[in-house]
Amino acid sequence: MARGLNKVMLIGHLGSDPELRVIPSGQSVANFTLATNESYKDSSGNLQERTEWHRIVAWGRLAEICQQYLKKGRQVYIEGKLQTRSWDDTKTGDKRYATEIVCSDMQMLGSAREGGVPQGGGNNAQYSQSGGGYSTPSSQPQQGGYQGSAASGSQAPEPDKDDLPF
Amino acid sequence: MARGLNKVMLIGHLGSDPELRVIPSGQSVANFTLATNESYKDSSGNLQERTEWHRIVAWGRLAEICQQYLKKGRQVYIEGKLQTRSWDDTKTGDKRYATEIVCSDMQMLGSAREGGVPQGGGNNAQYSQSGGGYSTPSSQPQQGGYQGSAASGSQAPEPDKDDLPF
Amino acid sequence: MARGLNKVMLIGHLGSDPELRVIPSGQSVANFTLATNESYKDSSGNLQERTEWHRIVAWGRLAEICQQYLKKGRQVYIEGKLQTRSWDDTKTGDKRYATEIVCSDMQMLGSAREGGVPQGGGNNAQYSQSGGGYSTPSSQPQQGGYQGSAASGSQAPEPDKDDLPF
Amino acid sequence: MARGLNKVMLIGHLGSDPELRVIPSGQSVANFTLATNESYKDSSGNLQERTEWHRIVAWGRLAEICQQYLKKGRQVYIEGKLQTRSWDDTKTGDKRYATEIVCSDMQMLGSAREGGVPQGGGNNAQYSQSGGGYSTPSSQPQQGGYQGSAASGSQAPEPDKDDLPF
DNA sequence: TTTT
DNA sequence: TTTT
Repeated sequence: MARGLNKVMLIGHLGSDPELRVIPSGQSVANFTLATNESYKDSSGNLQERTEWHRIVAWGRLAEICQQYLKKGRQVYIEGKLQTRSWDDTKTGDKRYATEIVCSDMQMLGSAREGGVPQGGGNNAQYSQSGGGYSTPSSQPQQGGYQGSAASGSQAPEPDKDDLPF
Repeated sequence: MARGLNKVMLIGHLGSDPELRVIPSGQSVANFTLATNESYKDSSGNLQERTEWHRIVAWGRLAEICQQYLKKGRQVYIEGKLQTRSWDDTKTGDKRYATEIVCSDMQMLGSAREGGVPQGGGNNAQYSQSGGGYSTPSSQPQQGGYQGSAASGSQAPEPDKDDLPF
Repeated sequence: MARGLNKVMLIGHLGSDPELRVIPSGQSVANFTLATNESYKDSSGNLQERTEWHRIVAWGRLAEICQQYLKKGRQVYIEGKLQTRSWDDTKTGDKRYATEIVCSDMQMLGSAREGGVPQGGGNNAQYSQSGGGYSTPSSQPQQGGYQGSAASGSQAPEPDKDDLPF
Repeated sequence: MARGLNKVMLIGHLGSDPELRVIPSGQSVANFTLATNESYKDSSGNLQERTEWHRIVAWGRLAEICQQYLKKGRQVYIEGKLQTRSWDDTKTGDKRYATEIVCSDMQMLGSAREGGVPQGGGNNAQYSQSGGGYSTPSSQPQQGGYQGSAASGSQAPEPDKDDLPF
């Protein structure tokens, strides 16, 4: 009883704006995809890059923060746990599975000038599901400026529909 | 380019003995499942337990060590990265996905008296895919087997379709 | 503002029984040392072992659990953050520093048969400072003690000067 | 034997430019400090910020990369292990200790426009001590531009001599 | 000062 | 399918 570690830590870029839903119980849920890039040398010694796509889900207050502050292209640190949901495929009767990272901590990386800027807001949010909660500095006035400039930086992965495992 | 973090850390118990295969290229692959347990209080305040199952895959020398030293029930620490494979479901034409943890570090936890002791061997192995590699104390002779066969390709080959999730 | 990651994850064995103190504010504090072992090959190819000692500090309810369940020799997983305290060395006037891991999560590894079993109690505790908190299976009665006293301040108070490093 | 986990993961800003030395054996060593920020609410409910300073040491190729690409103020992800060195204080005869993070993986966060830009080079380096090694994209010409502009971003902590535990 |  |  009561033992086990199930931890995931990711640094990557959002492949999509977070989608926020409110489920019947009143709970907020946000979903988005995150790309982590890895480079390696292939057998010929050439530098290759592989992108791995992750499906992130956040709940409650953290869901709302993700929806408010994160945008496609933004670089973030995500901490959470693995969870595999299953359901019956009505077409085939097979059991099907989807693995997600249930987010418990999120941090925006880079500065406000970077990709994925929220409309009209400051950024640089940090949130941990447990404990301190979230806060934006109130004594630091928003300098405005980059509303609508949500340019996906060059680092931001451009998710291709056919490449996305979701 | 060249940035990103994709890390998974698990402590749990093996749900099955590792299965070792050698793929046509000569690479060894081991697969096993790992259960991580989490307890929480439900809305009525009753203690509940949830088990999450993870699909672990190890390559090369590490695969062989897993197969030799790990047994169903054994408690281990696993470090690795998330990887989602996809294939076309021939029955439906749908794209299907399976997420695995590609293991890069493994440590046996607890002592030799604990579950999952290999027949006739010592245990308490530790291995890291990168760098130092694996070693058994020299006073503890190997029971023979795969010395010298530890071919470790630079990149994981394509796992075949029979490797359905769970 | 409000960004940063400061995380430590250790698996090792206690070098000493935890020492529990109650500071004037009423907060419980537990201190113990943890050894993590690493093996490597030296330049001559001989297997060497290096032990690193860590100073762990736990607060509040977690401190009490550590004191109750952990014993010298017990294998544990520790998660926490780095904190360096400083004070003036009265002998020399120099500033001195001690780095500790402030524990936020602890898990006992291995089974009850293993080293460091508390006298007369069950074991296999897991605790996370944030969220769910700690619980023993209800069928396993507590041997009395600190129910209800689990005061857990939001911030760690100032540890006193006698807490010299090691 | 051969068991244990000693892992540190940090996201923070450099408090100083890395200093590179070559030790008599020919090995390169880089040292720098890293600030991780944490915000919390004090007992009065006011938002407080605490900065923790870490002493980072990198060896070999990674040391050279740190020296080349990192500058004061730059945001990075650091992975490594804890190591406490000790020596005898000749003034007092006391044993003294210093804890460092021996870096095994480093990633620059944010974009090239951010603080800590190397003179005349591109950035966005990633390096892991083990395995793949380091590489800069060669097919992506340097766009020049920000040489000498190593402005510490607003996020960059201004290390105060008296605050620095090193 | 731990552990194997 | 694990463990306590």
